[in-house]
Amino acid sequence: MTTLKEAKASTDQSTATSRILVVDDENSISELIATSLKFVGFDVRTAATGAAALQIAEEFKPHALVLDVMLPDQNGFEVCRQLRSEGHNVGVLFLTARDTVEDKIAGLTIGGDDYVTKPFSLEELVARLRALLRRTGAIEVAPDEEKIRFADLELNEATHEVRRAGNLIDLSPTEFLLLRYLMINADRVVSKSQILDHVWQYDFRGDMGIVETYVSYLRKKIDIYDPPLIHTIRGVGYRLRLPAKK
Amino acid sequence: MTTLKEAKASTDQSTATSRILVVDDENSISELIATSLKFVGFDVRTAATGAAALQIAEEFKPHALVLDVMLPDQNGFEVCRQLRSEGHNVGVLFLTARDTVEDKIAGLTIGGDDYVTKPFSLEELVARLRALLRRTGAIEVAPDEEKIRFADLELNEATHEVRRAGNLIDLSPTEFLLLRYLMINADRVVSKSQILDHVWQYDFRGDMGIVETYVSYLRKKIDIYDPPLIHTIRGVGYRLRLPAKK
DNA sequence: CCTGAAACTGAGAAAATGCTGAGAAACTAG
DNA sequence: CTAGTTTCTCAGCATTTTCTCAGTTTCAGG
Repeated sequence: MTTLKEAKASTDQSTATSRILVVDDENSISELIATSLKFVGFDVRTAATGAAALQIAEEFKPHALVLDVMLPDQNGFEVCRQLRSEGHNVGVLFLTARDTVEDKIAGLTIGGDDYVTKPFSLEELVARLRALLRRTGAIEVAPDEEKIRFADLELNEATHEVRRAGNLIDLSPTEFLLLRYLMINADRVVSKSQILDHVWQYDFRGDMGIVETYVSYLRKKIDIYDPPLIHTIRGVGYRLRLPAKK
Repeated sequence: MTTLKEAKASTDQSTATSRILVVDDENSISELIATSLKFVGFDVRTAATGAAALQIAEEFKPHALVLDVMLPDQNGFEVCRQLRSEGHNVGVLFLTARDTVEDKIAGLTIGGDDYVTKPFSLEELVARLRALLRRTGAIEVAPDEEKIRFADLELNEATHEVRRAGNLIDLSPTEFLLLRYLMINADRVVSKSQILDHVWQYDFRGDMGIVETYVSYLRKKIDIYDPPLIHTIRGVGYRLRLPAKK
């Protein structure tokens, strides 16, 4: 059984060395992404145009790109093509507007590349990026590490299965993302606004009551078993932990 | 970007590292194919002209070629002929435009060669290429690897036969490819866009509703038997699996 | 033990997602 | 050319999921 410390260490370690280049002309977006990726341990640079991206890639040698398909000077595919023809073997995570979809996107995920439609949630972006790095061999991941564990909780990213004490638990997509976020931050306190920022799409304009609602849903599904794992830290946030040790 | 790790990650087990030379003057096409083949574990080089192809083949010694029949400097058959006359014993997978006369190709393809018409689906291309390598003896394939199995489902690549619990099931070409893709990724969740990218032709511009329709067709043919194997993970994708344990 | 703020939760409206049948369009084999 | 497949679009229906809201409970500080 993987302990909490191990789980945390593994997720942190696996990303520690990867260099990511974020390319988006909207400054607020690239900042948002960059900050978030830095926080989880990536080495990040940003660029606002395709030309700049190519230039930076030259010396930065990123392991992966987060690349908006719509850039001021040229489109993302073109940037990607040029990079590859220059011998940069990088995986690319494309960002696309929801209405741009289906039109040009088909055929993107073939090479191990992937795409995320705006607006996305940071949790989703990071999860996809990790999966991409794993596929492209940029980071070492043992096969069974597709599972995140905490106590008798087990979350499998490949099969999307969640089990507690071996019992299969059925979660909606948002519940799944929320639990995943809590598990990644196991034993740490996460505030409701942190949760909102990571689990919900970045343009969500509701209040934090939704987080309480979903925590409630989650508890009814995973904390009907003993001991309860999701704990409220009043006035601060939530924390996934085993019963107090001392 | 080309490592064994990828091959493992892609869940395609049977791919030994064969060298493939892709020859097409349209850069986007050769990129697409190259990326895709690298992803499933091949060692790939590209060339844009017949002359370049001959030159690269000299030192690269490919096990097989993916060769557009229409090249700027000379036609694909000519390239093929020259290669062979120089003693290169390689299988060739020709790429042809849809309007090209089939008889002509059939006549010109010798031995274990094969052809695929543009636009093709990547699943199809890879499957054909594997079959070709197998025939020309470039890779070792245990006889039982011609069949993919999952539970009481059996899919034979060579004969295109599909059986469930021994019963022969008649599938249309697209249904076959879809089932094959699901079986290759057995037990993992595959999203509708992943399916679209791999099973449908690369220029398909419709929406993902088509995937739902074909999943529905497949279910009516293979899941009339118990237990059902195709499961929907709402908001995520599909997954081929045996009944959940508990 | 009181009290106000914070958190919990059930109910239900609104939105999204997925399934399927019907039928049009494209293709294939005689 | 015709008949039968196969592919693809679409729209109605059934669920599931998301989100809001308000009444209730919990909690910490006085």
